[in-house]
Amino acid sequence: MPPKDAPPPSPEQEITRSRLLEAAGEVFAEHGFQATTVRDICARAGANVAAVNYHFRDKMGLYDAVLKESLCVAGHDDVRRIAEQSLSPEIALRLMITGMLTRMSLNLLSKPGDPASGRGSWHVRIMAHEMAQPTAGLDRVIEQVIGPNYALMRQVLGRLLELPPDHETTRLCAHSVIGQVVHYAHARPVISRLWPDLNMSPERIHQIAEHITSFSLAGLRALQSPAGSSKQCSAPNQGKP
Amino acid sequence: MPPKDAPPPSPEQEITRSRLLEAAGEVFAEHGFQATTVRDICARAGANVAAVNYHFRDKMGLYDAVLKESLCVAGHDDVRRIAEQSLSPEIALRLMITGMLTRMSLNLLSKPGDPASGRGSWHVRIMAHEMAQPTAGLDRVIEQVIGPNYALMRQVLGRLLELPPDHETTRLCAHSVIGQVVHYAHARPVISRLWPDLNMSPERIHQIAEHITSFSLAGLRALQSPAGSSKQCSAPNQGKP
Amino acid sequence: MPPKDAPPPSPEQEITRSRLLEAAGEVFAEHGFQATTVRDICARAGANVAAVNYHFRDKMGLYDAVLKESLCVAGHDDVRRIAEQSLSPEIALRLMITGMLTRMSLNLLSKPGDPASGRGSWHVRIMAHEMAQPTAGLDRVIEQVIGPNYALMRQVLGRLLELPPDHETTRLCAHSVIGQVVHYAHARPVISRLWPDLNMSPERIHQIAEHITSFSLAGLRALQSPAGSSKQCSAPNQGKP
Amino acid sequence: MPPKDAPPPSPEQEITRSRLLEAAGEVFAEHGFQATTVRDICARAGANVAAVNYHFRDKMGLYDAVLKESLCVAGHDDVRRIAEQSLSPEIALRLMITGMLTRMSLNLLSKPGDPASGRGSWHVRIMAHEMAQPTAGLDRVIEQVIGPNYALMRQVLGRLLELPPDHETTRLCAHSVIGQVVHYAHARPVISRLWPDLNMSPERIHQIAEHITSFSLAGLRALQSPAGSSKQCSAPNQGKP
DNA sequence: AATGAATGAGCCTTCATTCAT
DNA sequence: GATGAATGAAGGCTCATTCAT
Repeated sequence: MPPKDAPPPSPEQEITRSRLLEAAGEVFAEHGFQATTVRDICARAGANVAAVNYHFRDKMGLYDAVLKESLCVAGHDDVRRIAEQSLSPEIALRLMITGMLTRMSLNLLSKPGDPASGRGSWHVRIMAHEMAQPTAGLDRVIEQVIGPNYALMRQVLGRLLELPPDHETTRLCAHSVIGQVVHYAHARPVISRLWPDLNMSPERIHQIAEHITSFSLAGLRALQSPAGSSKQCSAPNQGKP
Repeated sequence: MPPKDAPPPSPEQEITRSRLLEAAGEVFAEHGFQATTVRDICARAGANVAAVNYHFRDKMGLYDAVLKESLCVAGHDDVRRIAEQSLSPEIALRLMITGMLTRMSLNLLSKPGDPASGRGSWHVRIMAHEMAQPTAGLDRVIEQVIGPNYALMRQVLGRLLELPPDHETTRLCAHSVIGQVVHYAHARPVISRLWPDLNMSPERIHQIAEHITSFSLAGLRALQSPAGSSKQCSAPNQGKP
Repeated sequence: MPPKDAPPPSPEQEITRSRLLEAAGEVFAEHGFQATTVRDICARAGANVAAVNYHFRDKMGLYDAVLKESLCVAGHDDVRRIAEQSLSPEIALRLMITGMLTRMSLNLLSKPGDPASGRGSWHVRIMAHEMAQPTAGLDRVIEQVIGPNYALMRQVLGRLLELPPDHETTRLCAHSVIGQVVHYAHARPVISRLWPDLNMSPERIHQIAEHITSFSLAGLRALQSPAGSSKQCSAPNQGKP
Repeated sequence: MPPKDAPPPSPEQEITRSRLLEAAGEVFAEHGFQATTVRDICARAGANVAAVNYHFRDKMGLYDAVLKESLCVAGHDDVRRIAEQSLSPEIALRLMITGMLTRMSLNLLSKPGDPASGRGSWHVRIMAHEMAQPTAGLDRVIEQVIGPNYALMRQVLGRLLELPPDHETTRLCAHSVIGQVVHYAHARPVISRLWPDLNMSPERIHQIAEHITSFSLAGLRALQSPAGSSKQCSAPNQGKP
């Protein structure tokens, strides 16, 4: 087992390790943890059947590694900017929605057989499998990625609603916003059948993001505490500049 | 294979068949198609190991049968009333949201070990698995259940938006509404971790339905064609130009 | 898994089960638990590779079954007669020694490749493996066979020594007697090389049994409590000088 | 393979070789040849996985080397003194029994995790494994260690019995003595369960040695040729009729 | 009609060994 | 000279499926 603690970062031919990781990402995304066979992964990576056990100890160890790498990909570029309250909550919300949708959709563009189509992709599809059948890895993802994002979303919405982030209404609104976004990922097999013309081009992604943003902002304003009702009606629309 | 086309409608001990179906529903819902073992199903049904192959030819045959039965259960009680335009679109929307959420949540309430908790349940969780890894059966479900529901929803929203049901804006709104609802089912493993206090009691379901309804109605009104802008403030919709 | 609780004793074709047991006995005796492969057993039994898992759940389950059957073979025919004090302790001791040696030697006569040579045999050789590397099964054997035999032996020796059965001297003597006997089984690979002419014919077994009996009786008499010294000569103390 | 015939006696880092040997001794003693993994040995020795193959060509090569070294350790300190007939046979016998038991018990005292507890130990336990499943190495051990000891024992007993060393009675007596001694090693897993209070402290070892000695001396005297019967009391020998 | 026994493919994993560096 | 990476052969076990009864 090489990864004792990995003080030597990596000599050279750990190319195998990365190829294994990449292949594993594809296959896990396609079939989920259970249905994925180590043999398939190794075949795609051009490695021996025992390579997984050597580099990752386990099939589960490999899955963990894939998930861990996936976490980095699920980056939070503008988290800083959003968390700081320098941005108006409307702008922050648009930023978050656009970011989530973009990251997810980019991943969804990956086509089977064309692994390079979505670089570091598959993490959304893996999450879909985790929804259907949670794994020990899910907890880590929630802790490191989803949880913080959820908290950030509630903070932004709380500012909009003038309610604390953990207020029930804030939570419901957070789920409303997030639900709209992730729907395009989770229900993809259904949506692609119900709306065949919907191709997730960048323009389309932008359109959807704008729709969700305005749709949600309107919904949020309707829930604002009456005290702040004066703030709306005038409501300078925040259409894309 | 006895029931080739079932000229004798059913002798008597085809009670086994139904018990098999019921057990299969539970197990498939819990583990998905792949991860489910025929032995588990047969054990729960108190049937022989070969019973599945005898009655349904295949593990897949059993899955198909489960899905087919699931369709009937996914009833559309008020479809008639909604489709007829006797109801105002606002009321119709509330009815649909409440219905979807109720059906889903009732199913989600089913607890392992207590199969009767969600009678004829599991169909939502099976759908979650289908999302992660579509099966041939998904097309049938879409065709017979989801598609009609989607069309109905678009019809109702179209009336609200004063737009045709297949207008892009109508579709986006339909996805916004549906996304909010199904989110509570599809993302259940995550939500239950992010919001542990959320128990899907009937009261809670009602609260969520009300929230989604008012949230969506506000969002919809903001997108209404400018002709109806008098109903709201200035809010020039920023739908696609 | 058939052996639910086995109320129906066995239909008919559980011939496979017994053939599996027999083959397992041979192979386990030859190679020990670890080094034995299920495939080898199944091949010898003319059964499928999965037969072991079907009938015995586990490789370990099969081993347990073999051990359990071995216990019955390790019969204690005259236990009753010996335990009842109707026999003089000298006779009882001779009986026990002869019995142990006979049972063990019969088993030792089984030759590889000739499985019928020692019917229900191999149990001694399995014990040899257990000595080298104890298994969970050893405890059961000790509890059910060895322990009672040990107690019986100590009872007989106690009567001879006029000491309680759990006196240290009684225990040491028991180990002396048992050690002499089992040596012919445990050290067989060595003995057969050191004394090639020693073939375990029935006559030879009788000779050895007689030798151990008289050798041990003399040793025991020398340790008898001084009160009974009239039975022996001066009884030179055997303490360290 | 560096040490083809070792013209350079040893560079310096052949410290690895000895550490490998030592670790191998422990592990082989604990698990036997088959069940021992090269990885375990190398890990304990702090060496590379390929070290065994490099230094000893084979896992079997390492085992051979361990056995060979074990021979030297199984020293025969007082062999000279015993072989010379300067000692009375009674004393010689006591010496041999004590020596055998001490060497064996010292080894048995070695505790897992404390490799230094029995310095150069494990050779007895390896022998136990060899009893269960002889290896090519056993012949060498017999030839170099056990055989000479056996001959020496028969010589001493022959003097006691006034019979030639290769007389059947002498051999039987030798096995009786040896059987008693090695029993404490070979049947250790059983004995430790049947007699939990028996801890092999030096005092206990001394007690056992004394017991075996006096027990055996009495047995031997009873078998002495009648010509020497004057040395003992009446001693109605119960030799074979 | 319906079952218990049996099957063979295949999966994950481990192990001793080799090879390029 | 010596090591980390990689290999391929098994091994135990599970599973969906079939067959004789």
